Amino acid sequence: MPRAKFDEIYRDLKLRIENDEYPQGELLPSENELAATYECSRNTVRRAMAQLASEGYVQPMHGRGVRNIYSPTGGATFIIGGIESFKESAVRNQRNASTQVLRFEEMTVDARFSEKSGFEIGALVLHIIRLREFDDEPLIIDHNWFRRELLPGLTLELAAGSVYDYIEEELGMTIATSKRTITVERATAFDETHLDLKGYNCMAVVTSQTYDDNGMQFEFTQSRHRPDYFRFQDVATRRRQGA
Amino acid sequence: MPRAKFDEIYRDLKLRIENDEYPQGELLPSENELAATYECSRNTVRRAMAQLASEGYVQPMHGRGVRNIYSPTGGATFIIGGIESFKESAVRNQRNASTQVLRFEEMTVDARFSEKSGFEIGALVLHIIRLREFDDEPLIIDHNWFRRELLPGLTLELAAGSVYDYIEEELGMTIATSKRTITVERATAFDETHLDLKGYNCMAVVTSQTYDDNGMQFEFTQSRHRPDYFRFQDVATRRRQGA
DNA sequence: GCCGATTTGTCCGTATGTATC
DNA sequence: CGATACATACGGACAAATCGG
Repeated sequence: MPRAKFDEIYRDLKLRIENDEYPQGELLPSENELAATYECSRNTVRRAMAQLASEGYVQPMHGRGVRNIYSPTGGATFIIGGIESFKESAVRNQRNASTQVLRFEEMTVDARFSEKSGFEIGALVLHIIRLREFDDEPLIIDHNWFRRELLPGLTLELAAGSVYDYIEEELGMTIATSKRTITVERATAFDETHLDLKGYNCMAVVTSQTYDDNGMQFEFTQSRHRPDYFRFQDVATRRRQGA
Repeated sequence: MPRAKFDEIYRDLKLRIENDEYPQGELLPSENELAATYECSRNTVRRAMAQLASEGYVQPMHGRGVRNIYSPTGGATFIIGGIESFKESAVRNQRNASTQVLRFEEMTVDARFSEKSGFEIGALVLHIIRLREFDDEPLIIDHNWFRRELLPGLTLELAAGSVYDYIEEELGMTIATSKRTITVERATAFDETHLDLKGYNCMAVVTSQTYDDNGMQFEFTQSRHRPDYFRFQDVATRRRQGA
């Protein structure tokens, strides 16, 4: 799979910035210079730059240049970002991960659950509950509901591994977009029996609806995180308020 | 201020989608058609489309078309997103907002606070604590630390209003990017005296470092939200994992 | 303050690739 | 296969902001 040129440039610049090859707080080479060194058009450099800006690596300044505003976070906590599987998170956070399947059952969507999940009433879904451990410490309880018709061959054994691998590699399905909501909810008795909450009486909950590239919602998920290990990072850019 | 063409198109499409002028779950007119109706190049349409896609309004599908995947959220909770002031949030969430200044004092950055905030040691900062109420219910405690040198004329009276208005309109400073982190922390005695926590023993905390368009960090903020009213929304798109 | 050089921001037209139908 | 639609890339043009002389 030949990667897009702007993506190559984006990755290269990102690595260089992370490795301090550009001085922190200073300007990067101009877009024209970069276009010359990468042997591409300025548009292509700009596309890579937009990507970096959206991730908080650089800050373009009209008429002046593009400033490197990267600073390493250096936290020991579990960082989520993008759409990624538990396994991918574990690798990125350099942890040992393991999974324990607590429940695996089919159910039919009723009115109440339809409202919450976005699935239509009567749909057959697979409900899986999994306990996620990092370095032998249980940190997350994942509740997944998958449309059964889209994942007919999903078994308990597969659920213990990476469902995303199965979906993408076995089924060739493409995961496209996911709408996430972060809230804080009271811990349930179920949470407390499986996690050591360290005195907290609540959980950080990430709820998401995931769509495939046909625009079909195939998943609804609730990830319930032990609050002391939960951290979500984000870079926001301010846009002029409407007149 | 003449708005950019892609931004006009973005806003127009967004409104049309929100007002159900395009059927939900169906395809929008093709990029070429839209380019014709807006009398612009396809590139400009694509730029607007990328914006909409990043916000979860549409889903472009290679070779097929762009699907409208907008669905109204319709929650009664307080939704944060982007960089915006308390006042702007209140308007967007259609609430009556009021602010009470609990503390207003100058302080010098020591080693410990420097580590946490990103300010350098010895810098003079203004520490403001404000209680935010929506419809007469106290929901948020905001801790702001501003670089004193950048905001010399910030008074207690101004702090009771919108500091962002003062910064942008009075000083002409431009707020550019903000790095945010969402965590869950134990409620402090201070939290409990000012908020009714409804039995929760924790708070949803949004920590952010905000930079102006010179790349200078001028603000460090901790917004401590009553957990039952906190909600953060996000749209993630999955990118192919590196080979 | 003005002018010119530099740099980013916007927009266009075109060409080509790739996926879908 | 061809037509359609999105994806990538290029080169050029002009605008707007900044900076130095």
